[in-house]
Amino acid sequence: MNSLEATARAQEPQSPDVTELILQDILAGRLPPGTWLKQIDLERRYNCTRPEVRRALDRLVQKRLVEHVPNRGYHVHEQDGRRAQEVSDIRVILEVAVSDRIIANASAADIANLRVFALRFDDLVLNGTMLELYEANLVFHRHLLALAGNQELVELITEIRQRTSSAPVSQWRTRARIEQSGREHQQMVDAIERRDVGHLMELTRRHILQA
Amino acid sequence: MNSLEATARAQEPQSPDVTELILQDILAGRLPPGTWLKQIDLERRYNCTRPEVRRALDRLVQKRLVEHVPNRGYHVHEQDGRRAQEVSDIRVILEVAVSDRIIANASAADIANLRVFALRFDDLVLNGTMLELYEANLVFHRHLLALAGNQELVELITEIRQRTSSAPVSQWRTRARIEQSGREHQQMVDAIERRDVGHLMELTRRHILQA
DNA sequence: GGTAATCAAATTGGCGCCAATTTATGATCC
DNA sequence: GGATCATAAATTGGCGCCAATTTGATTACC
Repeated sequence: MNSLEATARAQEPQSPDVTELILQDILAGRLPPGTWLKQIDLERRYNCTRPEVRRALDRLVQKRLVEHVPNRGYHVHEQDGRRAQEVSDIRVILEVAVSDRIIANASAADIANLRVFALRFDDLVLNGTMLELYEANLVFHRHLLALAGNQELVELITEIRQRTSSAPVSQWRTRARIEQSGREHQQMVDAIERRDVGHLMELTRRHILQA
Repeated sequence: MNSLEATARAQEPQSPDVTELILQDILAGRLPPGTWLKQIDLERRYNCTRPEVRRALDRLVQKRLVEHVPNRGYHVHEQDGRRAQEVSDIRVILEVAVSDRIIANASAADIANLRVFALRFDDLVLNGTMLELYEANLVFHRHLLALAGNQELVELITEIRQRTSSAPVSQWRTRARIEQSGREHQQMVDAIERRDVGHLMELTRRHILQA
């Protein structure tokens, strides 16, 4: 009956940040869209106090990951197809637009770094959890974007990615698709090394839209 | 000594939302960058309770408008030149990129609407406060962007605009610059009516960068 | 037997108190 | 006379209690 209790983990001595913990669980799919987040359950699950839970819930509402119904409670935001589409749309515009800057700024060391992150993703396809994979993917894209020389852009895209993908696990449906993503990462780094702006733009566009 | 007490307003019977009130005061320049936001002062100023103040402060920290120093307090975020530059940069990329969609979707009624909002801005240049002007400008740009058919994009740009401009008043330094902005609004609507994508893109770019 | 109203259990959410930390003040010592 | 240390005031921030609202169940009624 109570899905929260069922997934309860071993009590950790000190909680780093409750907001982050709940966020991780939503992203990992352990708290599926629609789940009601009762304060008492969260209190016990993360071994924290009532005000901490409330602050975390309020922050997640601000992030649009959780919905609040007055006097009813908080529940994980339902996946919105339109919104996901629109966010992808925004990502394509931004990331394609800065392709030339990425290529202009990328040093040999930067390219080597990107290869490391791309390889790490490929490695986790075989030996890793979905959440690890998701985060490795995020790291690769963050470092790629950082080369554009606009820190705000990196933060912004990181934010809107979380905003929609309530259960990022469901994004990559098949293993074939995941492996394809890994190959595309490699191809993007290749394009950067060849200083081929046009190809990087096209790769980026396809990579985001089919994710 | 206490700038908050000095600006204290008449007590309103019921506070709609404290977060919004503080936000307005920061945007209006009544709480300049660097100001320390003591909880007791805010409590009295907005005639609300301690937890309400704390929730509002936490939300404003999430919005990056207020900075939090543990065990020291909260203060209005200092204007960051680099960040403002980066946000303008992002705006240019996005708004220029959707110029074609705006023109494709704009009906005669939409164009008439935009003219109304542009005229309202011009009117407030003469008979209006800085805050009213700021909001009229926001309304024009929101409706313009809405024509691109991407609701998330509208919300996103509204968010990042607030995020940087701690004191939007200081954005338009001279009256000449404000009047120029008004003329540019008109020119943008003209370009839409003429279905001149290239011109709208160039106007948009210049309008944002010199703001 | 089904439906509606009433009552009890549970949950949300507002509010204030008190401890911990920091800052300002004043006294003492060099 | 200036600097340093100790003390007191002020501010932050954690925590729990209790009222208001809602949900679910039991009972009475049609």
